Parts: sequence; C-alpha cells; structure tokens
Amino acid sequence: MTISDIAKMAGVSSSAVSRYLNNGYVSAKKKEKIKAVIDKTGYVPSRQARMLRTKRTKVVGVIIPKIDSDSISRIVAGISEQLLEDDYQLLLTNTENDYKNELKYLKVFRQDFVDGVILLATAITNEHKKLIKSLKIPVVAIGQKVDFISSIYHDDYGAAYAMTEKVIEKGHRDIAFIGVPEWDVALGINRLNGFKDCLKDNNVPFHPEWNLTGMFDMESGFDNTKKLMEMDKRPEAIFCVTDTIAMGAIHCLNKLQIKIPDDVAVCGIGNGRTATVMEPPLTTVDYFYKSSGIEGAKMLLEKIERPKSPLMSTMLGFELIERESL
Amino acid sequence: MTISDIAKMAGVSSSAVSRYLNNGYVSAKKKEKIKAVIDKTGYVPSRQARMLRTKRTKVVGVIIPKIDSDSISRIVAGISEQLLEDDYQLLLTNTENDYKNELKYLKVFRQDFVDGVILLATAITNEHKKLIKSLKIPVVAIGQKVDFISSIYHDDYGAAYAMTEKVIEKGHRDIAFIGVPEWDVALGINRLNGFKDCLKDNNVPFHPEWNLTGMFDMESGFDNTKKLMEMDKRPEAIFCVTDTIAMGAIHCLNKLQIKIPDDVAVCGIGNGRTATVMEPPLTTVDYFYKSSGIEGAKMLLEKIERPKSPLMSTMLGFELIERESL
DNA sequence: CCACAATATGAAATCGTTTTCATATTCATA
DNA sequence: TATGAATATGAAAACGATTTCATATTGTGG
Repeated sequence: MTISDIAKMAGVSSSAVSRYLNNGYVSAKKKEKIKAVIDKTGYVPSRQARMLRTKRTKVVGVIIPKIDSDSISRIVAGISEQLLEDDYQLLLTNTENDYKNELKYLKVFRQDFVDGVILLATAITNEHKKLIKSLKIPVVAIGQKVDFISSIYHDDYGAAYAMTEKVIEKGHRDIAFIGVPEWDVALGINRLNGFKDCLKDNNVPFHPEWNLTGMFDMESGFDNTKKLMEMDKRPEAIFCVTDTIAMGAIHCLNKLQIKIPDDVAVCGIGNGRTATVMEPPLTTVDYFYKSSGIEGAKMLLEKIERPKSPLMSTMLGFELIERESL
Repeated sequence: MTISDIAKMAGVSSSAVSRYLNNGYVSAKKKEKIKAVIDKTGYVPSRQARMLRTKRTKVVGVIIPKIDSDSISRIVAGISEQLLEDDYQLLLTNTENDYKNELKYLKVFRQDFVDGVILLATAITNEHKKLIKSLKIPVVAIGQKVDFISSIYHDDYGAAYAMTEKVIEKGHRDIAFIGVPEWDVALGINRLNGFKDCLKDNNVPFHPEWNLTGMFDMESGFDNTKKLMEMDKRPEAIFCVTDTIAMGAIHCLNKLQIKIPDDVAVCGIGNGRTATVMEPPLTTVDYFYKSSGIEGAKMLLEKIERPKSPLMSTMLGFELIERESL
C-alpha cells in the first residue's frame, strides 16, 4: 500500500492524499473520499519515505551510562513519559559506563537519525564538547550543568549543604564523607563543596583523613565504612554522597553491630526507591528525578521545534527527607 | 554530502561507491580511491535513504511495562549489550503499566519502523495475539512463555518449588504466601503452583487464609505482612513471590520488632540488587535477568536474519541464594 | 463586476540510497 | 585458445513519501 495506490482508489492525485495527511489544501469532497479509502485499507504512510523527504524522524536519542541504576531509570521514565505525550520515540543507547561509547553514540547520532539527543553524562570532556558542537541537532544534558548546551540539573551544592546542616543540627561534629571521583563534577565536586562549606560556616572541622573516595556502588559504601570503623578515632556520622553508597554503609554498620544512628549516623542523597526499607530507613534528599526527565525532554522538544530558542539551564530543587538513620 | 558527491570526487559511479560500502564487486584500485575520498570527507551514508531502499532499519523495538524496576532494567541492560554488539539500536517504549499502551506500541511497530520487537509483557491477551500475528516482523517475548512466538523465560515453577523446599528444610511448616494476581501467568500462577506442589509433596498443609495477593510493589509486601502479623495464628515463614515484595515484608517485620528469621523467616525471588543490604540480607533465587536479555536479543536477531528459523522457547535456570532471612 | 487573495489541484522533481540490467573485462579450465 | 564462470562497471529504475511549480477555481471587498 503506497500513497499512489490510495490516490488511485480515491480518484485523486497522490499530492492530494499527501496534503490530506498533512493538513494542506484539500476540498471537503476529496477529503471524504480519501478518508474512506484510508479507513478501508488501513493505509499507514511509510515512515522511512517520510523521513527521507522531511529530514525529521520523530525520534529522540538518549545516552545513558547505565540502565540498571535507580536514579537513571527514573530519569528515563520521565523522559519516556514526556516523549510519549508528544508522539516522539525514544532511542536508548547504553554506554555501560564506557566513556568511549558515549562519544561513539554521539557520532552515530551525527548521522541524521534522530531529531535530538538527551545526554545523561557524568563528565563532559573537551572531546564531548567538540563532538556536540559538530552535531546539527540539539542536545540537552541532564544531571550536569553544561555551559554550551541547554541543561537541567540538580542543586547538588545546595542539597549537600542542607543535609550537612541537618547533620550538624543533630549534634554531630565528627563527620566523615564518602564521595566519588572529581571527574563527576556534580557528585564529585559540587556535593563535596556543599559539605565543606557548610562545615566551615558552622565552625565544624573538616577531617581530610575521613574524606574517602570510591566508586558509585554499594561496595564502595561498605568498604569505606569498614575503613572508617577500623580507624583509631571513629566519626559520629557518615555523609554518603549517594544513596547507593549509603546503603552499603548501613549494611556494613549493621554487620559490625554498630547502632544507627546512636553510635554512628548515616545519610545519603537521591532518595532511592529502596532507601525506605533500609534498617533503619535512610535519611536522604529527594531530587525529583522523574521531573528532571520530563523537563529535559520538554526542553529538547522545544529546541527541536524552534531551533532558534535560546540556550537555557534549569536547576531543580530538592527536598530533605528525614527518616531514622540520622 | 551524498553518495554521488563522493562518486564524482573519486571519479567513479555512485554504484561503485554503494558497492564499496556494501562489500560488492569493486576493483582494488577503485576501492583505494573511494576510501581516500570517504576518509577525507568523513562521509556517512544517509540512514533514511538506506532504510527506504532496503526496508531494514537496524533498530529493535523493546516494549516494557516500567523502566524503573530492578529486574526489567537488568533485562534491558542485557538486551542493550547484545544489540550494541550486533550494531543494532534499541527503541524503547514504556507502557507505564498500561495495557493499552502495549497494544498501541505494537501497532506503531506494525508500520515498518523496526526490524523486530522484544516484548516484556506481564500478560498476553487474545488481543495481543491477534496484533502480533498481524505483524510482519518477528516478535520475541521475555519473561513469559508464549506459545505462538519465540520466548525466553525463567523457571518460575522450579524456582518456587526449590525455594519452598528450602523453607521446609529449615523446619517451617506454617508458611504464608504473598503473591500477585493471576493475570501475570509467570508470577501469579507458576510460582504459586511451585509453592503449592512442593507443600503437597512434603505433606505440609497449605493455608488458604495465609495466601495473600497484592500488587508488585513494596507496599504490598508491607501491608500484607502486617495483615499476617495481626492474625490470631501467625505463620513462621513468609514466601514472597518477588524480592520487592520481600523487601516490604522485611521492613514491616523490623518495624514490628519481629526477629528475622527466628520469629518469622522471609524469602523472595529475583535477587534484586538491594536484596543483599537488607537487614537481614534476603534469601532469594537469582534469575540471571541480564542473560535473559542477552539471549532474547540473540533470539530476535537470529529471527531477523533468518525469518524461516524455527519458533523456539528457552527456559533459563536459576540459582538459590542463601542469605540470612531464612 | 473587477481585481486580488485564498483555496484547490495534479504533474513532476526531489530526498539519497540500493538494486537491476546490460555489458565489459578478467580468470581458470578443458 | 575457446568457453563459461567470476568479477567489475555505470546508467537508470526503484523505494514512497513531500514539495515545488504552474495553473485553475472560488471567495471577498470596493
């Protein structure tokens, strides 16, 4: 079934059918005829032919480092929801945390296969920058503030600051920090700075020997907590830069029979779905991940529809969620 | 940059360039020339034009009920990994647990936009069947055994049976079951049957009043456990049909200060990532979700390459993981 | 009722590939 | 060295839509 088959059956030209499909000038009489034929045949225009001609695919590429992560899957859920609404489709590419794959997919997208790209990157290198600038399609970043493209990100500094304030408020002064490498600016630098600045503003000493760094997984939380607990002087509270790390930390403390929060308090950031069922439930901050996905998608779609629309960055707020681990 | 630009620059016909790109007959001399021009210009053939001509997109559609779920995101991770390897791309559609969206996406895919579909459905209705049969592209199901298409699924019956055996082995005879509705055949029927049959084979009574049903979330685990604990006679063990439910159950018992596993034992199925950090760590069965994603993708790709290849169903095994909740 | 804009129409060009077709050249084998 | 198969080549058709172009018809305000 092609457009000209339909045209023939309806006794009109294929231009007329095309115009019918795209709301162009068609007389009421013809509209009716065409509609009848299409209804009868169940004709659906070929997407590829349309793509070739219009240069638009109605597909958005999404590059993520890892699908099986709580925060990322929630962001993707948000993106997906918004795209569904606007009749776009979601092409997912998973870099498996491999930085090279990120560049690879950006290159794939350089070919005109998607109308825009959403990048959930942990680090934006110069290579990224060059590549992105070479794309003819809009790119939006989620989770990191990027200066040369529109982005939507979380108030990492503010959240860490607020959480630290809460820790201090609870009476703790010996506070350890389990973080991640600096190449992840949002988590590795901004959150750490929020923590440090808050300590300083409250005249609470910062202990470099309690400032540990690891990967993004539960093991890091477990291992680093163990390290902390083996030290001559133990901290009274552990600030974990993510919930995943905090979950590892809590598990470790439980195993060592150290009471939470009485002996050692723990907090995280991100409000992972399972944070509530930890023993004790984890005090953390909620980041509205799904919303950031929705907003990111909206931002991109706007950029696709109106390429001239200005670059912008939106920072999403957060909400401190007090449970029992602090 | 089009293929004929390249052809002109290399002093050959566009057919030659096309053949070069598709490993057709091209003399060594021309190959060299063409390669030089392509390298210099960075030419990449238009995907849409190629699609239009070849009727193949190198894209696989994946329909999932929900992205932010542990098991599903792991399956998707597996699919993604395999597709990456074979140079296919992944078009993700999220039905948000809405059955109508599932049908809607199948219809979208009926248009020739993807080369194949992987369906992670919880229930296959007659409507599904009809729609799937009307597709001209192969469909593979993951997670449920489906008789009219290739599928890859887990040994739900066997896993539940084995786990129940383990529960009995631990000396429990009063065993409750928190399940899900029957429209999910794998979880709602097969696992329940494995449980029941094992009880029968071991002469352990089945208590209908302890057989509760809820949704797939932690709340169901929490609420139903609470219900069980408020009964006149409490069970000694709770068999949760998923880890998510088990996590809710453990949380509830902890809150009620009921000792696990001494007062009440708990087990789940699925080996969710966070099962290990529960207090106590959850005894469960591992399902190799990622592998099922990989195998499912392989199955589909095979079907795409060789449409005549036979229908087949693969059942993946499981591994019982003993931790401390049982 | 004239002029000019808005609406309506189909033929043909176009998007950028792959594939078919017709033909030419090379290669191996009898 | 004759012959058929394998290799090589470019012109042109094909894929299935949208868009341009040229032209016809209708509507509207003065």
